[in-house]
Amino acid sequence: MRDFSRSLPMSLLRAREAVMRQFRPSLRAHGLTEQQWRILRALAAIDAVEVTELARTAFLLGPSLSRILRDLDARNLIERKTAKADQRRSMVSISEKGVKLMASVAPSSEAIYAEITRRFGARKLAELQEMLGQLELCLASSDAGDEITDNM
Amino acid sequence: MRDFSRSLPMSLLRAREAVMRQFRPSLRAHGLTEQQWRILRALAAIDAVEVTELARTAFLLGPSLSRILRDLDARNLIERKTAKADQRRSMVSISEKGVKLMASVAPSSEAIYAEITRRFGARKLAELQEMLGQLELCLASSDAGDEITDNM
DNA sequence: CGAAGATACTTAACATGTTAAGTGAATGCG
DNA sequence: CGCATTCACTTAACATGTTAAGTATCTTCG
Repeated sequence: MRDFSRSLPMSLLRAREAVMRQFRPSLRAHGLTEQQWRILRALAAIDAVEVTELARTAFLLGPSLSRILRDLDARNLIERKTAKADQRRSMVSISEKGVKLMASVAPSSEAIYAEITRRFGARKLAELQEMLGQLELCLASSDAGDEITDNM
Repeated sequence: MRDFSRSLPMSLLRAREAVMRQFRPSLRAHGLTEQQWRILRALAAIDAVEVTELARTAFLLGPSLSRILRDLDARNLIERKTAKADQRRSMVSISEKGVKLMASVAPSSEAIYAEITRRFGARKLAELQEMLGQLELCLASSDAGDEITDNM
């Protein structure tokens, strides 16, 4: 069997960890985890979203998101209110305090990203992301175990 | 600020999740998590290793590994014994039962990997892994925040 | 209308990620 | 030798990943 340290899952895991290791100290200094930061960034780009849509955007599972939103709400970094039309839906938005926190983190975050880009090369980075996107696409909505059946 | 869904960390996260989604059902059917499988695979390749070395190989943090080894030991999938020369060190090896479990999981695991390779293309896969390795290397042992100082 | 089903989210339970602190054993050095 | 330091690992505490079950609301259709 293949040397598993050279397998695709391990390559992806190590690469991502190498990248995140750069960001974590800065986020931690601001009292944020990687996932909390993802949520704030997703919220900053829009006015308000439903929880399900936010989960899709921030790439978090529902249960994780529920817990994190509870925490962010308790810290007054976000605001929530149930939708008028559908009482099941909860609309989430970033608060004033959340915006300020983002503003304080963004500079170092941007700097770190720029440094990574500089080291790896902007062109290569674009190529890498293109390939990652293709990989994701070619595995989308189908298990490699059972074939795609587009006629059922 | 950059659309964070197109950032490198998110690209890597989504790509890895797309890949792991293929494997998880099979592993789960055999009562193994991704991390437990990594450990068994790492152990299968060698005779016995220290915990610290195993953590490096399986790319797990010490505390996670401690817990998982406790569990795998309770399930008799591995064996442990303290080193003679140094009582601090614990030597870990895969058990007979562990080897059998691996043998029962390996076929479907191999098949899934082969299918991923077929879909994405063997050449592209090699290129992708090459780039991931370079990325990892160019970020190794240094924070993108503070420059490398190789003269201290 | 009203019961069955679907939907949006939350809770629960267990496994791992992550950092800090703890424990016991080896090492270095005066 | 003896004691401070280092080392290998474990435990603790909290946050998230993952699957299953639960809750409230909405929709559908007889």
